[in-house]
Amino acid sequence: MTQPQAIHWFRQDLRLDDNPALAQAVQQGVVLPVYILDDINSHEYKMGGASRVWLHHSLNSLNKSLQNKLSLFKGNPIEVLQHLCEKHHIKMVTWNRCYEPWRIARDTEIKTKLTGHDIQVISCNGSLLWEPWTVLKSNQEPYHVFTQFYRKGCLKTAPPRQPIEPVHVSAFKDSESLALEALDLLPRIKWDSQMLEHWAIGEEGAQESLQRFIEQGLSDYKKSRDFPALNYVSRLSPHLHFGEISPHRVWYSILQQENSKNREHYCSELGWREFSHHLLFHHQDLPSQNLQPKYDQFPWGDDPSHLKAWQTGQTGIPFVDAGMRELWQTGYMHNRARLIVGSYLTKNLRLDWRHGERWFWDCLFDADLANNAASWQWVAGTGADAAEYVRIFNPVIQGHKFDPDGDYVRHYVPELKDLPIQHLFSPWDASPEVLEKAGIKLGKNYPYPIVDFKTSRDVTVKMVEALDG
DNA sequence: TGAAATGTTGGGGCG
DNA sequence: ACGCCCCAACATTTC
Repeated sequence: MTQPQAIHWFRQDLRLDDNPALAQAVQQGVVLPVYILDDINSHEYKMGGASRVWLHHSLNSLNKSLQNKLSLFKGNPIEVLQHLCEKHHIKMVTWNRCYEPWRIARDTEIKTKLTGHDIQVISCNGSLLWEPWTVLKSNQEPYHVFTQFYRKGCLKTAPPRQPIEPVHVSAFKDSESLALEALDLLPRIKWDSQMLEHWAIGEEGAQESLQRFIEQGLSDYKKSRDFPALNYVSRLSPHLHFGEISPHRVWYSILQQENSKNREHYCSELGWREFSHHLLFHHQDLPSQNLQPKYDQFPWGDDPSHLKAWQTGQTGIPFVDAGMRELWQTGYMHNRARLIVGSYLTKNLRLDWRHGERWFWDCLFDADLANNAASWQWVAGTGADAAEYVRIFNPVIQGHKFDPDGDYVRHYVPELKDLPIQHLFSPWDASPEVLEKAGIKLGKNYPYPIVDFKTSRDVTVKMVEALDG
C-alpha cells in the first residue's frame, strides 16, 4: 500500500470543497486525513451536547466522502500527530485555522513542536472572509462598532479570496483509527432523533441549504428574515460552524445573484459572523468577561427557579417560551426569537448573560464560541452595541410585529393555540371568558408571567443608569 | 437588530 | 353651519 505523504488535520473544516489546507496536502500525494476529538485542551469550552451530535453525523458524512478513510482519534492532538508522523515518516501537516483562544494557543504550540521535528506545517484560511488581524481602524486598533467594522473595515480592504474547487483525495487510513462510535459523541438518552429530522448534516446538506435559500429565501430576505414562522433565513449557521461549507463559497454564491437590498443584507449577516470573530480575537476573554467593565458592578439576580423556567420555556411569556421550546426541540432558534429570549433573560429576569451563553452552548447545533459570546454580550448590553440607550425588547409588541398571525407561538406553545391573536402574546390580559373559551387556566395549564414586564424593565433601566452615576 | 413618551394631525361627535 | 373637543393614527423625540 502507498504510504501517505501528508496529514490533513480536520477540525472546523469538515468538507472537500474550498478547503485550502486540504488542497495543499493533496498536492503532496496520498493524504492521511484525521480528526482528533480534543476534550483535553478545551477547558471550560468543551463542546456541548447538541454540537457533539452534529459532529458525529458530520464526521460520518465526511468519512463517506473520503471513501471511509477518515482516521479518528481522541486525546491530545500533539501526541496523536507526532505519533502518526513518526509512524508514517510524514513530513507535512496541514490545517485550516481556528480562532477560539484555546485552539490558537494549542495550535501555536503544536506548530512549534512539529516544526522542531523537521515537519512542515501549513495553516490556511478556511473559515473567515477576513482575517481578524487584517481589519483594523486607521490607528491600528480593532473595531467595536459593527457598521464601521463592516463598511469601513471589511468592504474597504481586499475582497475575500475566491473559493477553490473540491479536491479529489487519495486517502490513507491509519490502522489505529477509532470507530466513530468510540468517540462517544451521541447521548445515552436518545433525545436527538426528533431534532435531526430538521437537518441534513454534512457537506452535501450544507450545499442544499444554500441552494434552497438562494431559490426560496433570498428574494425577500431583508423583510421576511424577522418572521420566525417563515422560512426566509438560510439556516447555514451550524454548517458554517463545522465548516461543512466555507463562508467564501456562500459569499460568492450570493454575490452571483442579482444585486438587491436582500443580497446586501444577507452579506452583512455574514459580516456579523466576521465581527464576532474579530471581537473574540482581540478580546480573548469575551466568553467570560464583560466587554464593558462597568457591568462588573451590575447586580445580576440569582433566582434559580427563574433560570429553570426560562430554560424550559415556562416563563408565562408566550413569545419567550416559544423560542426556548424551539431551541429544546430542534437544536436551533430563529434569530428574532434569540433577541427576545436574550433580552428577557438579562433585562427582565436580570440573570447574568453567562447563564444564557452556557445554555445555548449546550443546546444549539450552531453553538460557536465567537458568535455565542459576542451575541450574548450584545443583547445583554455589556458588549459592542452602538446604542446609547438601554435596549429592552417587549415580547408582546415583538409578537404582534413579527409573528402577526401567531403561527410561531401557536406551534411551539400549543396550549395557547385557541387564543385569538389579540391575546396570544399576553394571555394575562385576556378576560376570563376569552381564556375559558380557549381552554386556558392560567397557573394550571399555562403559567402566569414569572415577573411583571413593566416593573422588571423599569428596575433594570434604573440599575443600568446607576452604573454611570 | 427598541420602546415609551411626546407631538401632530385630521375626522367625527356634539352643543 | 361652525367651532370645540376628543382621540385614534401616525410621526418625532427621547431615553
